[in-house]
Amino acid sequence: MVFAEADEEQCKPEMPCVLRRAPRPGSHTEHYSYAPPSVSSALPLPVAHPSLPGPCHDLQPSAPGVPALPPAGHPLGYGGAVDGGPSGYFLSSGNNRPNGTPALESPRIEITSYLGLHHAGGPFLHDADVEDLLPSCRRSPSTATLPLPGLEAYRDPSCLSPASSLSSRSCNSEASSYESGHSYPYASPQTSPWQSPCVSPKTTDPEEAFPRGLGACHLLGSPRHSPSTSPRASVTEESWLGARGSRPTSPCNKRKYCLNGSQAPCSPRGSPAPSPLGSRRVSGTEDTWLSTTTQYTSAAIVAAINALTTDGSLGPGDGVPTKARKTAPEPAPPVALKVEPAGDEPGATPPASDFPPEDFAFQHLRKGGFCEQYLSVPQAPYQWAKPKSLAPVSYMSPSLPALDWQLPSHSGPYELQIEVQPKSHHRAHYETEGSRGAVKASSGGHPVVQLHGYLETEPLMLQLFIGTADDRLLRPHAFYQVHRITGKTVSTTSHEAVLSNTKVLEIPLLPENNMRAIIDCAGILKLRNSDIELRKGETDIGRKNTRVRLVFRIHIPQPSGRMLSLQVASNPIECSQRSAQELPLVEGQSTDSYPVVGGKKMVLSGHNFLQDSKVIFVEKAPARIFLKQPIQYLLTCAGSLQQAALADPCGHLHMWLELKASWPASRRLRGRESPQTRLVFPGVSEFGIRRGIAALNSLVVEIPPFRNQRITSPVQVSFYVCNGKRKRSQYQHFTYLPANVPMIKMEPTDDFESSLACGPVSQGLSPLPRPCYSQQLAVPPDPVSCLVAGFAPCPQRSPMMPAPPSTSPKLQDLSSVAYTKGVSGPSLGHLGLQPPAADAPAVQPGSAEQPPPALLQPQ
DNA sequence: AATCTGGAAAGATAC
DNA sequence: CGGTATCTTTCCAGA
Repeated sequence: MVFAEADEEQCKPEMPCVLRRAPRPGSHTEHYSYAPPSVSSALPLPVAHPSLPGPCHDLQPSAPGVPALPPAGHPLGYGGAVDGGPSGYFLSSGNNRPNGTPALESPRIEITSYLGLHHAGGPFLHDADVEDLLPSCRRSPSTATLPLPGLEAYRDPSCLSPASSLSSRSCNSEASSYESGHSYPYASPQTSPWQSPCVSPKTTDPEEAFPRGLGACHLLGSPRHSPSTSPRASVTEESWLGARGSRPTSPCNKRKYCLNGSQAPCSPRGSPAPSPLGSRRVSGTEDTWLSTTTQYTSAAIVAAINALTTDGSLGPGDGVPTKARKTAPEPAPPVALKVEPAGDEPGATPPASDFPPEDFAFQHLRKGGFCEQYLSVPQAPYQWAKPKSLAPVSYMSPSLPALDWQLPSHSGPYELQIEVQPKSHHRAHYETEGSRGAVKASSGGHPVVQLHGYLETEPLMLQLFIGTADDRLLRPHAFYQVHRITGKTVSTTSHEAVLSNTKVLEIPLLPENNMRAIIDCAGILKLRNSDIELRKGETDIGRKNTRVRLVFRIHIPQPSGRMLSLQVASNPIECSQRSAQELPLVEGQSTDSYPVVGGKKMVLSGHNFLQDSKVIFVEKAPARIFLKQPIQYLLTCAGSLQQAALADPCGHLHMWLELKASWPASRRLRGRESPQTRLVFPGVSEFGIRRGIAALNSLVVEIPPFRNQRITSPVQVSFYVCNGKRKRSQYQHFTYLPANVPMIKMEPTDDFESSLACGPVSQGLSPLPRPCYSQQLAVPPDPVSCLVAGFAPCPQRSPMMPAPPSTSPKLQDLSSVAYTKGVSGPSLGHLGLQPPAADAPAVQPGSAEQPPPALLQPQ
């Protein structure tokens, strides 16, 4: 049996002193981080709460007994937002964003009882309230700190990254559940002016009059509307800091690493600081699947990862080295930071009235985290095209589900469906390039989306954003953004908005069109990895993270006043130039399960299959985790943050630890230099390698017999197509059935089973009747239960791992839950033995079908 | 002239 | 640490 080695990527002490190029003018950062130099210069200071290293907004704790405080004037909220109580809903969402822990005096390990972190309340607490609660929620009483004397260089306190290193989840991620529950401009210290009003909120958008069915969304997560269609289209962008060279000819524009964290002399902006993101996390790509999720073969581990990954909220200073958060090198352009009263947007207006325009802007900024996530860059006076005329939809709920929430594609009579899938390849364009056009369909046309079951006459707004396509839960892709395409060839009206850091294309769905839309207005923009990785809280890495999915959402007003949200994701789309040409891509498989005896021919459909393509079947190894080195040592190897599972001598998982430490700049090590410090995670073993017979866009392979012919329950395995050393497709799932089981097409009866069959790998397989990745969540039996209010905000969290990864250190005994239960069998999916994909398994069945009372409190 | 596209050079990063 | 393979990002040119 061949065990995959521990994820080198994760254990690799990655560039603690990475010099990341500061966002350049013209770069995407222009679109996301805007702060007039005057203000930005002060960015590094979360002065508002010196005592609170971590940003309050990142921690939305609300004591269990403390009623969440809906924003004043907050209209009936979305879901439990306005339920007022500390519903589990918010509890699970708001808290999961751990946040900063006090500044680290030195590298250390903090061990905190997970449970202890669980009390944090809902996201609706005013920051002040949060502060009051901080003592108990920010840091669990059970927190233990283990100083590491030997280490000298420490992260900037503000850079403490609670982000888990095991997931690519973007901590602050765009429209994360956390933020979503937090997207109200509360007057809080957090909103202090240090967050520059660099952004002109929605109001600057000429398209204000555009249908506001989604207006709420705009306000909520979106500090402002996105700039014009093309990032580079805006003249202002180029003009801010002077037009940048078309090419980063100078090293200044390239990422440079140094051993001591000293600033690259050439860096125009400066200061490199040890990267708090040093801990490299891998975004699920074909090469990383094993090294990430799969390695943690224990349900508990995965669950823990899920729990931890969604969090990662960071403080204002988190993620981006303080020094890196520098003022724009040049004077702020005379950009009119026009900020109009939020009230301009009826219904969608948060209690902004309490703030002067500037504050409102601040609020949005901070909510969106724009200024926080990049080096400050002056805000450009983006302007929207003239608003289209379309009756605004009736709902104005200010609280729509965050983009990283997993939602069902259908509920009750409604079903959001992708009638025509996009092509599996679409070369995304960089900001430095011109648009590469809209995503097309394989047939040559464009993707088509339709909402079935909607009989009202009110138009609805379809949201589209670029989501991830890895084996984890669907979430906005940090490195890709949807790009609005306009022009004569575009027939579909669209509008661009920004929810947190995620651009969202809003496309009206009209009853007269049968609630059907041709998506010919959506291109894909690639953001520079270096820029995104620099973003505060971002823990994903962009390298080889080039697959995305188009994610469509629709919010249907219900008679009850609540909003029913549905979501569907497309098949994965490979966005890189090279990959699109060379990497094998599996889009579908003729069989998804077969008896252990194997022997049957399975036809894979896809691209780039070669005559010598091999299909390799792998099985996840038993969940055993070992720490190969003492924690302290692990820390030194871990970089800024690591997580580790502790196992007893028998390999049984006992608890999860989230380890935080700064990586001594002077001790930067290469991953290879300290192999002994890696965690050893028996990962997967290959049990079947078959050479396929390539045909046109298809590959025929014989299903190898399973190593264990006596299984009594279905066993899910994975396989991938390999064209060479580093040319592998993403993992696909396959289920072996007990030999005596009659071979009947295993049609998942529910999402749970579906998850077993399709697995978390939401990558592209889908000749199956129902693509797993399209099913983001178990479908509730009735619309009511599907109301977002009824969903746990963080479906990633397994029922057994409800505790949000709040404040940094975490320690939760999982031995009694996930691990013991999640050994094998159908329950694995729920227990997280499977990679947490944007699929049912990660969703709490209970929350979907039998939501806790607290989750469905009427508004 | 502007927009798409495909190709590939140059540089960065991984192995 | 150095060489090579890959991957990313930018540039070029033709449709």
